[in-house]
Amino acid sequence: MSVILEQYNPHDLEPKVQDYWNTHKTFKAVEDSSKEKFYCLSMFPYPSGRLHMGHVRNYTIGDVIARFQRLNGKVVMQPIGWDSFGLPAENAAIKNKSAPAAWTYSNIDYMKNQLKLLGLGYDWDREIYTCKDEYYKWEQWFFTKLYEKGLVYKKTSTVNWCPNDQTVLANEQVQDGRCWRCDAPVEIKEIPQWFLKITDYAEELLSDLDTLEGWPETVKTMQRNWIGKSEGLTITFKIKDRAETLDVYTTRPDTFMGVTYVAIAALHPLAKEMAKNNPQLASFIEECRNLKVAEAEMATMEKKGMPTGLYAIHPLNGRVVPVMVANFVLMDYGTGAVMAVPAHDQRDYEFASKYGLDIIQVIKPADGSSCDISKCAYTEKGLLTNSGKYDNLDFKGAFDAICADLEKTGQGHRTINYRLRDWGVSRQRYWGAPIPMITLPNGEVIGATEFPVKLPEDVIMDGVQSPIKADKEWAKVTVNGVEGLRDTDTFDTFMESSWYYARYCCPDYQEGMLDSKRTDFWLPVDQYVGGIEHACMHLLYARFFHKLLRDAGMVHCDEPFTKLLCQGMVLADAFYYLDENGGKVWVSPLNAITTRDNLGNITEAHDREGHALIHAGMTKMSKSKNNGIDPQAMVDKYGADTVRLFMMFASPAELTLEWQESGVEGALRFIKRFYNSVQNLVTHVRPSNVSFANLTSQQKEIRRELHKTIQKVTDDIGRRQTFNTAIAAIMELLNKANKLTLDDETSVAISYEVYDACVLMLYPIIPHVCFRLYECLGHENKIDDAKWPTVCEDALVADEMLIVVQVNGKVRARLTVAADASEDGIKELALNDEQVKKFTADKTVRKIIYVPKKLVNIVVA
RNA sequence: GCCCGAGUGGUGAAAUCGGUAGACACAAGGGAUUUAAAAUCCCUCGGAACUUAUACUUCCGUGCCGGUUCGAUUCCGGCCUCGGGCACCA
Repeated sequence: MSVILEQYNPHDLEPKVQDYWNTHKTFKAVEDSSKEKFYCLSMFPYPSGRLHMGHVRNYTIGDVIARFQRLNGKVVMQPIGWDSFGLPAENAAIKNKSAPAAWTYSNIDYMKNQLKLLGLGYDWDREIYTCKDEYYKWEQWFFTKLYEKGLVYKKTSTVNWCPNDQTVLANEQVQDGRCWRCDAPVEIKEIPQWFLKITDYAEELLSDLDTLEGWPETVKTMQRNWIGKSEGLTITFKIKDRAETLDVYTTRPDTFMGVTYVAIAALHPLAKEMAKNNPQLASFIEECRNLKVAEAEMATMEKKGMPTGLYAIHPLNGRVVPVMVANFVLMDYGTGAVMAVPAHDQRDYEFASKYGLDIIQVIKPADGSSCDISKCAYTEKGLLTNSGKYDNLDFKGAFDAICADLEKTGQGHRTINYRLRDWGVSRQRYWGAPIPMITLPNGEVIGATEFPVKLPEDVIMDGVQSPIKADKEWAKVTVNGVEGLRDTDTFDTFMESSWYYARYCCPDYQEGMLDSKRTDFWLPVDQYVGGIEHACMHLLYARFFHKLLRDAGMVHCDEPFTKLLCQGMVLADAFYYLDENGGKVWVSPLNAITTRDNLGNITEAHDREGHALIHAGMTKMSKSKNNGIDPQAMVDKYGADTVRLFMMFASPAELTLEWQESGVEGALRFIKRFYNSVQNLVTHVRPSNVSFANLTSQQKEIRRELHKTIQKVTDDIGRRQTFNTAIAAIMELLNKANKLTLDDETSVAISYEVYDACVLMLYPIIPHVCFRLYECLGHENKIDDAKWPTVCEDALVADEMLIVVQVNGKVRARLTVAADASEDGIKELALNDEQVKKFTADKTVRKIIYVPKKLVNIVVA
């Protein structure tokens, strides 16, 4: 008699299961204070058009964690939304001569559908679009409150300017110093912009990092360095024959007596003034504008400078030193002026050598060794020399003494400085939330009084000017009978992404920005998942915003994200051939037909048209290299569960993932095997009341493996977040369990125990399959409401254990001993082992190291 | 340039607190089944030496150089290569 078993068919199964979830609103999150809550959040997508593998990876990780927590009895909220303001929509609109809004909404519709095919357990009722006024109006309102509090201010700041298009350019729109559209060289331009005083919170943002135990150490280190707290001295230099003074900040006041020049920014008011009567200086300043506003640019460019003709007077030794204009000093940072000690700073050293400025050594090595500053600067801390009364002081002694002397004359004081700069939120673009500020005829600037300050969506983009700037009527507003003008800039899109996690708790709330009753229930976010590229900016802005919300009484915790997971990028093979002009034509890896040698290396590749292809290795999936793998094509071909399994198994979440279709096929094979095993098992009736008291050694071993696996998988998913090893452990267990023949009731019962547990443990990763298999195993409830398997301690007890025996750290034997063997007994067994004796025979045993239940190391000489 | 990571077989990786390097997979090779193929199942699989032997055993091996330790993929110092970020891409 042969039984026809149910076959695995994801294309039939997945829509049915998804339908069930939709109609039953399985993942609707309802506040229930009788249960522990778990708020699981993945960084929301920018609606670029199509989902890419990076999204799939991000959301699969989030979904695995959410479903795991659900089976562990928590009430889980997993929301999703759209970070839908931003630059790409404007570019697309210009290209298509349409409106950014229409493009954005149609992308969202498309991508939403793609997300649904992946079987992600979202509460769709909480969906947020940041480009809708019902969302951004609260952000505008809040901004005016911050203005009233004095946390918002306006100042002049620099942007990239294309003089040809008469428009501001984003950093990514500047390529090799030129405008990406018209190729004109860009310039730095100064315009007034709004800033949020994040520096007021620098200390708290820094110190609270210590409380974030659930964050990766690497992200915390990056944020610490980004905030960049330092202790130093602010020193005031008088300028010879002038009333102005120059303030500089230094973290090395011990080198102060070695100052040989002062450098100021090209945009410094003094530089501008001196340029009036100095055409050479004026043209140099002009040249300095020919630059992109980016720190990397600043740090790698050729350092140039020119004397201003001014001289600064050293406050302590009276030395008259030249004031130089230097292209590496930025007006935006600090005071726009720096002191230079060429002998003890490499950049100053190179600059001084280039322009023939003095190099005076004032620090010598503390250990009395000599140092040579004829080739490069000596940058270590040491003892002072050539510094008059400060000679032979160490760093701290010199710091204190010089500080005290400068304080006496009011020319210096101790300062704590942060590298962190205030957050500039003005963007001279259209597709963003309008900045809700109004300038009155008397020059007074006030916050808007009515919200939203609505962005018109029905516009045409011409590519040069923002439609709300082009439309002169838009800015006009009447406040208390007085005509005012609105700000026509929009917010940095990091504003929207800085508080969306809080709004998810109460997306429908009409009476205010946040409904504390609900935010208090859900916040903080228990698990946040997203890319490491957001380590400094988004994650710092969101932390800052959270503290602003807290200080406004809207939330009642100090940090927004308790636990953070940063996933790695997704890579794929890239192939190209050279066209007749020698240009690279990139061919999708899906269209590359490869042959491999015995070792599996690609020896030859060609495409369907017969072009010989060059393999460029594994690189980040990108449009430019045409190696993006469309998630939807993969779901269509293999089903969502296979794609999810491959992504979670192929590498640990934090590392890069290499997309290999053969690996995807392997994932599919595993699911099929698993599915068939369960179908085969359920042809045997589930036995009831089977005792596990008298098991064969194989049965005992399998039960022990099962419960060890439950222990490991629970820890791997719940604590370590190493999903790949959790899956590997389950595979290992199943490989062993499948050796059990189902010819007696006890074996069938153990097999049911194994498969019940594995279906539950795999549910977070391959939920559709497990949804069905749970039914097949005869359970009456749905798996979505089932309970995570528990460890049976009795099953874990082993009779024997394996002891590794080393001689001088090298493995020489492995001993299987009784589980209760004594240390002395084990040592004796080890010493008497034939293999071990070979290495100890003519030597003296110096000591024996014993690691309980693991290892013996015999040290001989 | 600065900050933060990563580097282990043909490949993706594992080794959780300094204690058996290569679990689990992929690819490859061999075999079973099949008229045949696909699918499935089983076996082998870091390098070298020794050997009738693919057994046994020994030596080498975790990017490179050095150090600490009874013992280092793991800790420390110095490099190299690749990736992420550097404030207007998100």
